[in-house]
Amino acid sequence: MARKQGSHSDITGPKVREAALRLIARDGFAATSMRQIAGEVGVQAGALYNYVSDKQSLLFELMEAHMTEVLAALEAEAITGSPAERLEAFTRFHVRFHLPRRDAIFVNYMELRNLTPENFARIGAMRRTYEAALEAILRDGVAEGTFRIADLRVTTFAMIALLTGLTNWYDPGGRLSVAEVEDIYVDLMLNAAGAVANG
Amino acid sequence: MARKQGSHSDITGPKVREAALRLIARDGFAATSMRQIAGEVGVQAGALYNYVSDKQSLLFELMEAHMTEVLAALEAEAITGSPAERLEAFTRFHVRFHLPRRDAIFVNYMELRNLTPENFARIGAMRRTYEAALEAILRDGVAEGTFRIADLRVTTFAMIALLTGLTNWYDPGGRLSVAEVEDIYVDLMLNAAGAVANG
DNA sequence: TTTTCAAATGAACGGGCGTTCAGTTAAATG
DNA sequence: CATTTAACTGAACGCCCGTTCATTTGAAAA
Repeated sequence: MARKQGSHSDITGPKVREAALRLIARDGFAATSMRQIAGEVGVQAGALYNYVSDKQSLLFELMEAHMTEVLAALEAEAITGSPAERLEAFTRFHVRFHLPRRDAIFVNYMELRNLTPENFARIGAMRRTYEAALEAILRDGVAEGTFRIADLRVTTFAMIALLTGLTNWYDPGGRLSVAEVEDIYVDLMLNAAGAVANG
Repeated sequence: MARKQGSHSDITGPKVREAALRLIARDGFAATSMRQIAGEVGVQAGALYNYVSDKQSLLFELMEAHMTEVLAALEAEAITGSPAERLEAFTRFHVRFHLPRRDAIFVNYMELRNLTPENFARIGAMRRTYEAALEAILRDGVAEGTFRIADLRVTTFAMIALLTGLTNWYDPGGRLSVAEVEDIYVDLMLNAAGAVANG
């Protein structure tokens, strides 16, 4: 049977991507089958290919969509001010943006190795853009004398790891609100940057 | 054919585990087949079952062996002194121990979700022991007034993420020696702990 | 009412999976 | 030299995989 009630293509398409993101985040890309995704949507596996060209493209599109969203949101934030203010704003943005997107973060961090080399390069470039935004803030702070940093490049990587680790432990129903986590991470980031006279 | 030259069981066994660790680190547990591991060792798939009861146990044993080694090495370090000295020693230990074990770190970090619930719980308990060692140092530093930390629990998690992220970017043949990375990370960790009067 | 066609079915394709096991090989043993 | 046996082979088991496609369905268009 088909078209049980009204046209479905603009409903099923997004549902496929939502189900795929959830299942891949939970079980991993290699362990998630097209039949499982289809089952979650309430459809046979063959029907997925009306919305997706193949499994690899599905993964890439999920990751690319997330990165595009992050970069657009970061740009829209239009972060300005002193390096310390910018580091605070960047940290708050990161926490606020990522906390409600645990599945997407998880997939983007864990499934890089399941991308083809070409797709890997494209996602990698987008990630580097995000890291460069943080690195620029740190560089300005060092130049200005506000930050004391042993190695700019390593500190950038370490801070990204610190920020991203957030989604590994945060429990939405737990002890801390998003605002509290924001405050704690701002403190951590300013400290890690060796910010002078914060307290 | 079998037993081409001398007894093999004490050679093939470790080779199976080495190959499994390398392949799982590179491609992921779900994407690594027993036939691939066997091929790497130079043996048919069936022969693996002389050394491993099943694929899940193989993963668990790899992860457990790593955690046992880490915890034993940490204990052997017998870290003492002031909180700041202990944090430095812990950081140096972590960097020195983990840098030459990228595959094991990767597997322990990425493949948790492929463990059965019981195995997951056992590895989780070992990880918590390691985190508790760091948390104790931070707690003592806060009590003593040496560290300024917004939230003990969150800071511990963030620091573990910061430390673990190390293996994502470090290139053994790259710009920095292990000793240099140690120094940079000590600086980062003391800063992140809000250590008073370091620099 | 009849026609159209987007959307989905369900069977089939070749292939790889983890695991088992009867049989083979050759080093070690007596 | 004859025997034993640890180590391994190679075929087979049932099962699930990603993907394709002729066919069916039923809401919308004519």
